[in-house]
Amino acid sequence: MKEGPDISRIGSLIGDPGRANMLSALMSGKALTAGELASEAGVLLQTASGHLAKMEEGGLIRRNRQGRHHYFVLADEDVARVLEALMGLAAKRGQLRTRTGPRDPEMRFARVCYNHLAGDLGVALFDALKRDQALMVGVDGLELTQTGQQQIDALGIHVDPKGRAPLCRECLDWSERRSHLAGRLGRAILDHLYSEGWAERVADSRVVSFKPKGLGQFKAAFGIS
Amino acid sequence: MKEGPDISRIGSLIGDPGRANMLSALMSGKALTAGELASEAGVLLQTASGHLAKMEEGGLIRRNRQGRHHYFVLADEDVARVLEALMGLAAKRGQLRTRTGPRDPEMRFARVCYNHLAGDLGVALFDALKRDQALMVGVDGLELTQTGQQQIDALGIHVDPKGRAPLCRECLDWSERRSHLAGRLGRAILDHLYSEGWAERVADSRVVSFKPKGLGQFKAAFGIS
DNA sequence: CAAACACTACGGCCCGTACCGAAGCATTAA
DNA sequence: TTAATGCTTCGGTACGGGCCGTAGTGTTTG
Repeated sequence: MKEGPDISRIGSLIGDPGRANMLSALMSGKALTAGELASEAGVLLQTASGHLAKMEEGGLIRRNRQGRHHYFVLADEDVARVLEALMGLAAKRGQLRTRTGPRDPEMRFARVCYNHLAGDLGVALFDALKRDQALMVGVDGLELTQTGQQQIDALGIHVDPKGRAPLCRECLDWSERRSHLAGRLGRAILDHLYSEGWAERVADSRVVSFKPKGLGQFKAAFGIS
Repeated sequence: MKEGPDISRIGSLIGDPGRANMLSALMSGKALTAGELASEAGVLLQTASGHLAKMEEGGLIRRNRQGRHHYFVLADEDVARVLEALMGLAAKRGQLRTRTGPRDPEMRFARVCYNHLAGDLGVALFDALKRDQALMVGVDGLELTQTGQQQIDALGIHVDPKGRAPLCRECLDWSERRSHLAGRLGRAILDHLYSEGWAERVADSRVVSFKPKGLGQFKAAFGIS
């Protein structure tokens, strides 16, 4: 038969543990160098270089040369969503790492998913926006309502009204197994968390660390209980 | 580092071309025997048997023994959604099969996605339901409104109001790159197409073949232009 | 009962590829 | 210019896994 697109190429790219670790690290949304990704994968630089070339060729990641450093990022949000969905399957199948990460609970509470907020708080944010009718389903997918626009304006969150990427998008959260908010709005809200000082990134991790006061302010801003 | 679930196991399962072909075939929602899947993958039965054991072990497929036949199906809808999402990535990356399938246009027009309708018509159906406010976003995801319930009641579509699987769910369509309807409601509507004789399955394919009259009736029923 | 059928299990071959050592480029620092 | 850094490329090794031939198990048919 052989109908439809060929998924085996992408599958085999993700199928190597080293490359999978690199991709997981890139889910932090940060641009990482080949060296950093090599240590992430637990291989020497030469080996990592080969992996990265393959993933670039396969369209999973993009490369930015800056001086003698090569910075890598995920190619686009579509890749991030597929990875998050795969993590959902893997988690459900109980294929957690034998040595579960030390920051696992923090990851589940709040983490970065490419460029937006995920985890318990990410899902709670999404639920609150839907509850307040800030988001509604239009023909072209999820749309920001006038109410929602007013809400984020009031908070001082600025999101470019135009742009090629979708404004709102759902992304299935692997730890909660429910959707959180992605798209340009999702990115803008995460940026806001940082710029307001409510939260900050944890080095070498996808974890988003909320400050006690910041967590309260965040919850109050969006009406999260 | 090594945070989060291990996606490499699932990736490597999908990464083999033979196994990927088997999974694509299972996206038709039909239960296929080991022999059928072997010819699908282009390998001998012994080889296919090994692949199937691995995919069963990995939780991607389930097995039903009936007499001397072993029937295989995708493990659940989550697997189907990940596969469809992967196809979306692969199609976008231009990694279509070198020898594009003979029924490619028909696949893009109307096909089965595990147990619901996908392709051009699938997306149009989803859009029409949203336009008519038959579906709306609730806190727990997509919900069937009272209007929507009346609409499908009037059409004689029966969907079990309770059930563990979600009633409505979005599924990203690989050919249209937009969502279509999945979940128990999506399944019920596809079943309705068959039972009303509006369309029928094409053997050995995911293609849904509409009869001329049936296509008109389907479009009229849901207000698709 | 034997024969045909559908599939699984085992063993050996072989190709693909991950891995690392060594060497080569490019960029930055001294 | 020389040295150090970050990365790529090449070459060779080794291991894993896909593949098929053969054999074995369970089921249906005659």
